[in-house]
Amino acid sequence: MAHDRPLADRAAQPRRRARVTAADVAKTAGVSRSAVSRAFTPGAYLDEDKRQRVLKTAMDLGYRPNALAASLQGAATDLVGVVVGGLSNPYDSEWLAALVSALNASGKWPIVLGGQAEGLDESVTSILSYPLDALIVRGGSLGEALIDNCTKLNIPVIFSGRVISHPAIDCVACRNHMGMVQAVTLLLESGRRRIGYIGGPPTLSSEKERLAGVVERLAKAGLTPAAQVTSDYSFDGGKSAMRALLQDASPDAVVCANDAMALGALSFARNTCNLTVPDDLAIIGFDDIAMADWAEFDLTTVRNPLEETVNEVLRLLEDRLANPQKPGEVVMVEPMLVKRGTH
Amino acid sequence: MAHDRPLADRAAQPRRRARVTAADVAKTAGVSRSAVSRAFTPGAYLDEDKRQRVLKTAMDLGYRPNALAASLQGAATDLVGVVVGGLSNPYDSEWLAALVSALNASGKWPIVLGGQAEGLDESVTSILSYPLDALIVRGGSLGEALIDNCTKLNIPVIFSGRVISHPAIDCVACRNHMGMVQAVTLLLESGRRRIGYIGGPPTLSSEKERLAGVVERLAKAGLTPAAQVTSDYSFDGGKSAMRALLQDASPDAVVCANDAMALGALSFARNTCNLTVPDDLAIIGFDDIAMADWAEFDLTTVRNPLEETVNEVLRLLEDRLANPQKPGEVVMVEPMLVKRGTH
DNA sequence: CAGTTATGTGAACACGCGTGCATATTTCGA
DNA sequence: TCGAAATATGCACGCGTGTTCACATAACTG
Repeated sequence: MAHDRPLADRAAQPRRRARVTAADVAKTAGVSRSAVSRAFTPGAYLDEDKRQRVLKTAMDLGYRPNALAASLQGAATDLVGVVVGGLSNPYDSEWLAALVSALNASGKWPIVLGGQAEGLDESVTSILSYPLDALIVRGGSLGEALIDNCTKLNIPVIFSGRVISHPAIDCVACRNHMGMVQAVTLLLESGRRRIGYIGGPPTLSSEKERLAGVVERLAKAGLTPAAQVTSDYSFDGGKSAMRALLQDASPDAVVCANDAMALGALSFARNTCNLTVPDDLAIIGFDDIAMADWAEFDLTTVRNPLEETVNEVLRLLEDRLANPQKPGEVVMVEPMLVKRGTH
Repeated sequence: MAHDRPLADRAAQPRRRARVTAADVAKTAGVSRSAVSRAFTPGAYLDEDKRQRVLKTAMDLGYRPNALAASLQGAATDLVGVVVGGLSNPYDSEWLAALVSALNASGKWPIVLGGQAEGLDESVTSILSYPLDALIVRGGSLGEALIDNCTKLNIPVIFSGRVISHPAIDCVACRNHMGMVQAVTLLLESGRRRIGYIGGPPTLSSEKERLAGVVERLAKAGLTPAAQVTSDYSFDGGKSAMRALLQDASPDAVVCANDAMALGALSFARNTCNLTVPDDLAIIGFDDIAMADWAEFDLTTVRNPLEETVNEVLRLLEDRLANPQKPGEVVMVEPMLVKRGTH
């Protein structure tokens, strides 16, 4: 129980001294509170001497305007919610790092939710108590309810990695289907015929699209997947998936729904099964995370352009803030096949 | 310029409709605004029928109390600043993911700053405009000025990965020196004598301590580092550092200040120089990131216990919030040598 | 010098909320 | 039936800001 402490005790505990306020500065500097406010407002009428005196006093006292109180007047809070699912997928981490960096650079402050799958809905609900300028959501399975909530609260939502068909929602996503078609085509052209697939969580829209891309391209060649396993987008998940796959079938190629699983699969195939890649078995991933380019892996993969995605998210954000009424925009980002050493 | 748009234009742009407020709910439900407030306050006197009616109306309108306005009354904001330096170091990413997850689980909402080194000070200054419950800082070189600012604003600061000698600041850090002593001892015991060192940015306190640990343990054996290179804690940095190191000297072992560089060094030694690890050359890292355990690397390293660190940070946070006046606490976390295949 | 404009300035208000206070209504005991 | 205790409710205040408004002073103009 968090509330089992006696009330008297809690009352006795000295209430944290509030932070220094504009009124404090005013009193110390011997000016009106209005003057303090004006001292921090560029372009406001205020005697230059007095302004300097106020700023000096403010500095001494460590005062700075409370952004939250200011936001009550209608100012933007510059607070942006960022929701990212389980961070076990390295691509999510790279996305988060890039996004945080970009947001900071343009003076937005991200409140980050993520890491844990369970309780995420609840966390998002809590975070909506804050007057966010916007909410940025990375793929995942967060549903329509979220959109409704945000709409009612006038908080714009931007999806990254997932297309939402909603008239007022912005989103940027990769052409997953096309990317997988490119990957499978490459394998077919180099003579592979028994092609397996390691997928991610089936609820994710990215997974559905990638799976569809693989299946449809194979069908066009008169083939079906030699084997198919579902996993969790993680390195370890890729390893176990590969184990299962090799028990069921003996494919000559495996397409993985993301790089983390592809690396796990590659590692298992090489180190545990003593297979030679790509001679015995080709492996292709999706995302092009930094590790894919490391010499140990040299993974052939489909690039899911990170920088472009983040740039588009920021553009959508700024456009939306400039014009809240504009219709929702869907930005598609082009994948690119990166040929390395595993195909 | 962000301000080059004509003022008239900005005024013409329809001011974003404010979010639904308690007064709106009150009017719609036909009750007083106080009743709405009480409906959301557990334990407040309010007719149960009326409470239900208010909650129903609130749900329909998508109302929820504005946490920021509430915080003006003295309530905690549950907002916590999190500052992490360049995220090119995978350990930082792991730390961030774990911390965010833990904070979310206990109802704190992290405002994350990081990714970019330049402008970080400025960002931190900006973020202090918000009434944060606390500020959590990951290592780095953020200085005394920050502490002064936060003290004046009554915002507690918690350092992770760095010891600060300040009477009212909490911090949790790893015994870097001890960890390196363990690493070097292992190498010496297996007969290595020409031991090189790849360090991180010299301004970081963790780097200073790790370097000192290596140098002092070597000195105790009557040795000095066979070679010494400074890099940037990244994988690529580790590669170039290894190149430089092998030009200057031919060590029989290399200690790296973190795992990312160790993996880069390992990769370069194996793939570019055709060295056999550990026969030709031993390599030891620091941190024990997830990748260190992957079969491709199987890196011997010093574990910098992540979970324990994050748990301690959260404990310090909660203790500090419960008792703002308590003296600062320094928690030291024990490193542990993890013997794998590269020594 | 009178009249107009530019420049400073403080009081007062609004923002959205929780809560103390005074009052209104109901419940209970005798 | 009456008083007291318990329950329910609206008004008003304050939290820390930015900004409008009315007003005071200074600086020009003719």
